[in-house]
Amino acid sequence: MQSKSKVTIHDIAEKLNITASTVSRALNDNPRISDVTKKAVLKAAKQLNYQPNNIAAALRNGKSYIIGIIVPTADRSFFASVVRGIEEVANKLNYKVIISQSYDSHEKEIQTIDALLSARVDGIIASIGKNTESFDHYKRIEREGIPLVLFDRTTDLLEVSQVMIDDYLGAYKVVEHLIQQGCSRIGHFTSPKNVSIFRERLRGYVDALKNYGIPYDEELVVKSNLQLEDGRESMKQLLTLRDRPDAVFSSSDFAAMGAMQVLKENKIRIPEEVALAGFSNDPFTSFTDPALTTVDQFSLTMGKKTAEVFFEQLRAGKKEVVPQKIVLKPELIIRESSLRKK
Amino acid sequence: MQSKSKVTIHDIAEKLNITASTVSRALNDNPRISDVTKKAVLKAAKQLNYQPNNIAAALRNGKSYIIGIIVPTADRSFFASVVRGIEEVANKLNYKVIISQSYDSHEKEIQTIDALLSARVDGIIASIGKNTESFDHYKRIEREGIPLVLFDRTTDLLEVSQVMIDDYLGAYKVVEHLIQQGCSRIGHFTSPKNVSIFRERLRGYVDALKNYGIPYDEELVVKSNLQLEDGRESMKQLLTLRDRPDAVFSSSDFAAMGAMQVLKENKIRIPEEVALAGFSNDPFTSFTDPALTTVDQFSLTMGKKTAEVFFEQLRAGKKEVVPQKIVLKPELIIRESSLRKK
DNA sequence: TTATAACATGCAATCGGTTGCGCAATTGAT
DNA sequence: ATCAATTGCGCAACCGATTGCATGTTATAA
Repeated sequence: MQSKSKVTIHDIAEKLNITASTVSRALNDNPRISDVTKKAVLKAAKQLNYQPNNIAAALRNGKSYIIGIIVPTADRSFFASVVRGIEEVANKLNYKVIISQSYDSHEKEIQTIDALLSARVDGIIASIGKNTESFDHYKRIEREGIPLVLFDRTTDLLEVSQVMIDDYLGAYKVVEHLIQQGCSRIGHFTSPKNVSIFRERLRGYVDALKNYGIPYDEELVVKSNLQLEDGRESMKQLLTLRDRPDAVFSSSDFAAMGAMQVLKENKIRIPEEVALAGFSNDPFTSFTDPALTTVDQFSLTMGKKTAEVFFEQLRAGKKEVVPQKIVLKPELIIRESSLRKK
Repeated sequence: MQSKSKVTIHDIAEKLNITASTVSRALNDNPRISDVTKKAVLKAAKQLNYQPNNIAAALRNGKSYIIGIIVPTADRSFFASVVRGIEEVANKLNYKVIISQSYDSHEKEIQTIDALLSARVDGIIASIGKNTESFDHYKRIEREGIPLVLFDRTTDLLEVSQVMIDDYLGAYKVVEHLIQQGCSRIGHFTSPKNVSIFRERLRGYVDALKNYGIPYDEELVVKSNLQLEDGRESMKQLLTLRDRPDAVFSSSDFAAMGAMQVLKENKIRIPEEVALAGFSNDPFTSFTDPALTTVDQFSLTMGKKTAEVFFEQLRAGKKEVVPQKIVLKPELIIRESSLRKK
């Protein structure tokens, strides 16, 4: 078989005794080409098993029909879902998606942006890493004149569109719920990093306490990296307090799970003695015993919405697009870990 | 700022009064260029904020430095981890990765392959969808002369390299373990689809029973799509048997979880009355109560290994590469759900 | 019948790097 | 001092598709 790849429009042209220009126009359904010719071209293309070379087209057009996605890590349920949502929308529009992971490293984030720009992606969708404090590398994206849309972990230091959930509201609802369940000494796990989502959740926690006349106690707020092990440590720390908490709201489901383990190991009943709530509605939360109260972030929807905003902006092109800020409403998922009154 | 993107090697050449050829060679560290010139070029490149256009290079070289990955779905923990592993290796080699989802649809799988080929990826790594029965679309990849490597859900109907775990062995170990725990009437959840991994696990189940002199009972093998809800239904079905099972080995962690829920709802003690085991070591399995016994598939390792095999093949190029079949050893993770003897 | 419009296709440049070949200049050996 | 070897760089074609402009042909109008 001579089909060693590489059948080009020139081969089709030669076969039909016409020029590559005509073939190109025929394949693109250009009205200036007769139907007869078009049909002949299509037929020849099938016969020769022609495969368009998007790279050549991309070079000529300056569009690659590929968009880049940057996430801290691709195997975390939340990000995986968002990516899936983006991909669904992108595919429908005939765009492909390149996924890169920043591993929450500032350095890697810069490299990744470099790589994507060199790959000539038509735009970038990103969620900022935990350790990113300056945003010059993101500004390079704007300078290249291609759209940038941020989701979830965003920043107001960049004038770009953002899609996120209302972390403040989500946290507020959780704490309000815990209070309504009769809890009055509520612990909180948060991150030491200056990341907006954790700041907002902390703010929601503080405001909810305030609005219900519950004093804020710094002792009850524990900072960590919010992984499972961190949650275990944080919980142990809270248990050493003379005045123990009767509830814990963790900014992460994993840390909440760690807390649950420690509580169970200490034979402390959940939710009777300590009510528990996480954040993110990671799939595992419904499988724990007791099932974990948490906040759903509608990750798939966020992905789709982000993609929509992105493509809207892509279509708009140069015309100064006004950055939009889309804030999705989170949903409190009440499960057994916090349900005292049945 | 005139940096409206598009600084090319020609701009650098002009600035230095040399030609684009020299700039190109300098940037690629070609030995035929003097160090003086190289330094000047690098300096000018920084100054002008030059961003190489990989698309142009890709067109000329016939390599895009992008590889395509096809997975049924990107947000399942297992696939997300494999992808992560592949990406780590790829990035180290300066390759980018395009992720496409087939959603287990034969049709979508074909479209996806089309799209990737058009994007001129340098090769494809894939896991076959559940509903794929013919493989002509995969053969097109070989015909294009680019490498194809399959992982996990593979087939012997294609002469390509494959990386998988020993599903047979994993299943055998699980069942052997259950038997050693004193179980003798062991149910099994499997898929009706003709997918190798499920076939192999079933085979392991059957052989283990046989080797330990336990009769095979068709009634105990339930076929379903293996999702959570399916697991619930399957468990309910098994509970209607006059002679109930004293253990269940599910080919999926999710279905095992469904079974666990039903058992708990029926106040049937795990593992005392019914021992339970899943397959995949999905992150949630360590969070259930009791924690679920399962089989680890080393997804990250599988991803890395797959990428290694892939790049090995990519480097080999045309030279008839002999397809390798790499079978990783799975690990039985024994947890409370099956541990009767403590 | 002739001028004009409408139509179908060809020509050639272009996108931005890459590379085989060639030429000039410098170096070294005899 | 002479010739070959080495070094450093330019020329121009090329990768494959796209597109403004030109050309040739046929149909319509005057």
